[in-house]
Amino acid sequence: MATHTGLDLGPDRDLDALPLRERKKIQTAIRIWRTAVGLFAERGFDQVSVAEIAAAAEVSKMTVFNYFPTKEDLVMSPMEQHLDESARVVRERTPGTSAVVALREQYLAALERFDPATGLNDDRAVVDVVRLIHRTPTLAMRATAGFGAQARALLTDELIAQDPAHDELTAQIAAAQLLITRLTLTTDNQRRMLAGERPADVLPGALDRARRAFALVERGLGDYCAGTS
Amino acid sequence: MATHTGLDLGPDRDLDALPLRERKKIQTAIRIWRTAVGLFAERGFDQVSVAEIAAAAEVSKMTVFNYFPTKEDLVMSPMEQHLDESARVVRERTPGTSAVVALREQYLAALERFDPATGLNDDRAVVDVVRLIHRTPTLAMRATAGFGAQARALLTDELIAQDPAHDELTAQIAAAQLLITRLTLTTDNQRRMLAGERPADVLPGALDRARRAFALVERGLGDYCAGTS
DNA sequence: GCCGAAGAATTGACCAGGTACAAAAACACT
DNA sequence: AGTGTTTTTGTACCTGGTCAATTCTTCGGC
Repeated sequence: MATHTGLDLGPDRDLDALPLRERKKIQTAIRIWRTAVGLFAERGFDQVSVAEIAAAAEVSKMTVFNYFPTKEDLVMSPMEQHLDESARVVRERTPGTSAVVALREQYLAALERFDPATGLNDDRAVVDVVRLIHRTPTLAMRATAGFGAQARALLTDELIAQDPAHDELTAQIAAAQLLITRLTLTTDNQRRMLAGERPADVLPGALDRARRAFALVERGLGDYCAGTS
Repeated sequence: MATHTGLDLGPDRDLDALPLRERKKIQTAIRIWRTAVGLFAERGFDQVSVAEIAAAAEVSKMTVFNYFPTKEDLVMSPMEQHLDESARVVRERTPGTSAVVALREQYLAALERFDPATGLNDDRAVVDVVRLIHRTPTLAMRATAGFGAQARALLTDELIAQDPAHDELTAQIAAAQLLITRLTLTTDNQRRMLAGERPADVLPGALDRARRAFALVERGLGDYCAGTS
């Protein structure tokens, strides 16, 4: 169904155009996912057992684990489709553009189209999932960590490949700084959505904040917080 | 016992100077911890059950959970005593010093005394724990995430308190960049220890890398990876 | 058009981490 | 010694996650 949440259970397809088996598979996957998120949003992540989800989706517990390796994946897997995006942006940037500029421009563009990956989106399903993640410690942890681990590795590799002159540690730090900046901006936007603000109203400020944040990465913190400002 | 691993089960105390009850408590806590880490180092985190640890430490399973809330805490809790360190460094820095400089100097000093928190330490117990964390996905995740979450919050609050002129988002990004830089440096040092290098040999390079890394935060990435270098 | 085989989806039985609770043991204080 | 408090323990149980077997769908041969 490829909703705005980023739920891509397999690439986008016309459901009617493929073998019965595949269709059923996708249907049950979606049914399970919807059921789970619905129950979670209603009563909290820890207050809903997998058995309960299975029952509500009219499936056995095992089947749930077949489609989603862990309970957390029921919430997180849609968001983790985009882990390689930053690496791709750097790889495919127009030559002569710095990594910072490439990622900044891409993020600004994503903001302007209200991409859920920027946090600047108030679709019901998206906000439900975001709220869930913020409310559940283990999910919050996974959101930041799974991110940190994999995305950083990808971007680091990309930076090394692009610019073998610099050493690996520099690439790691650059990747980490860029990604954590992006994450911080996104989290900030998500917080505003949870507070009930409207994306269109937030957009100008979000663009401004993003520009300043990337500038911070580009030019450094300087003597930030030196007390002499 | 307050070993180099950072295991502070309660503040440092002379064991003989306090009531029998407390002494026993500390002794069993240490016994459980040692047993667990020994078994983990030998056979891997997932291959050892807590029931087994309990048996080997001559204690009931319940008691293990009494001292360490979760299985992960058996490995991680000693390292998480120092989460507020960065915030403290910023709070107690000499006036007029920027946050970057304060944290850099503190990190350099920690390196020179081979503080395990810098990764530059090859004590048997320390390396065992580090290897364990690197080998076990869930532990690695918790190491980076628990870090990211709590330490960042603390440092952010500190930066805001110190410099109310700047907005909160800037403080968040600054905190995140500083901490992730520190973490990246530490991870790099840990990798070298795991590869068998000696702390004394690594120290000069580690100091240099740390200086360059913090310079990167201070002055920014600039047009890093622009291809025109 | 029917049947059997291959292979997937699904399942029920099982293991390990973690919690709740009450009983028992060990300690401290008088 | 005796009593009250804290720690430890045993038991029972719940939940997330894994494994071998069972059932069902699809496809090729007759």
